[in-house]
Amino acid sequence: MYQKKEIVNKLRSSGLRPTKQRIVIAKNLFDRKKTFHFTVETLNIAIHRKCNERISLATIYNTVEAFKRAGHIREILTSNNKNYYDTNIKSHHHFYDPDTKELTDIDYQEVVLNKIPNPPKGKKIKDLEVVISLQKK
Amino acid sequence: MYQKKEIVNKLRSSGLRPTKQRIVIAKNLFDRKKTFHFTVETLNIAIHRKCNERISLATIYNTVEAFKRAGHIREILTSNNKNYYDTNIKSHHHFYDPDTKELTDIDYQEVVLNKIPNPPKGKKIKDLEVVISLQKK
DNA sequence: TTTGTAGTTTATAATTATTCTAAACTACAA
DNA sequence: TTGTAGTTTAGAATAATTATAAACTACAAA
Repeated sequence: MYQKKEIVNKLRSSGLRPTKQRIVIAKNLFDRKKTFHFTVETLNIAIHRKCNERISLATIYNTVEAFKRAGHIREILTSNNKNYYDTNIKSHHHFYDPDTKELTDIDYQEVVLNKIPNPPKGKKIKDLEVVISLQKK
Repeated sequence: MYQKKEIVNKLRSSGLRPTKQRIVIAKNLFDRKKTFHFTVETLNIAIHRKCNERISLATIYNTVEAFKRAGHIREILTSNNKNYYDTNIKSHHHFYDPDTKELTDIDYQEVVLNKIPNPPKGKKIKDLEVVISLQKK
């Protein structure tokens, strides 16, 4: 269970003022048993369900972007044309079901790579993600 | 070099009438030395550069969708919020440069996987894609 | 404390990508 | 030829996101 203090520290440590709105959003994102795969829309709905004070959509967009830049959440690769985020920032992989457009985490140890290519000149590898697309048997 | 005949056959074999527009689009997509990573926007620009007769944007959207369903092109996973396609339909992987939003093909043999998880019940693996995100050294 | 200010929130407008609509057009089978 | 289902098209509609600019607020310094 996340204390308010921890959230405030998390925000402060990444140079973000701990405003009322950011604290509500952070609590919603990080105070969960399982990691959360979300879009701005689903996050917005989750917030509205839990608390009665309304947070502007623009703020949710701003905050999600700020959290992303701070490394508190990460953007997920999809073939949707909306931004998809994940509160699990550890390197990990996903199953993707194109029928339901649902993502499921795959633990990092579940995938073992034996060989990966060298990055192009001047670049280094930031992250490696495996997406396993599914279909009905 | 693709002959018009081949393109007509390709279209016919997937139940698509070989219209003037589809032939122009197919030529643009498939008559290339390297595989083509594109969005509807970049395809539209490429078509306008090459030929003087204008094809409606709606037709390009329709055709890209039809080609995708027919398996002539595939959709690429990105963190952009626009649809990204690839004329390389063989299973393969990508480098992704978030700075330039550019994708580069990685040959399938360049990545070797030792262990992959079992798919969830009732599902089988349709495809496995590795995306290696890059950053400046 | 108060106060100045940079950072933040907000409603709303603007933009961008995509899909829908319905009328005109066309490939092609009969 | 001709009927019709399939296709194209311009433009409207929708959806997701970003920009704008005014009001608000956290907080450092006086």
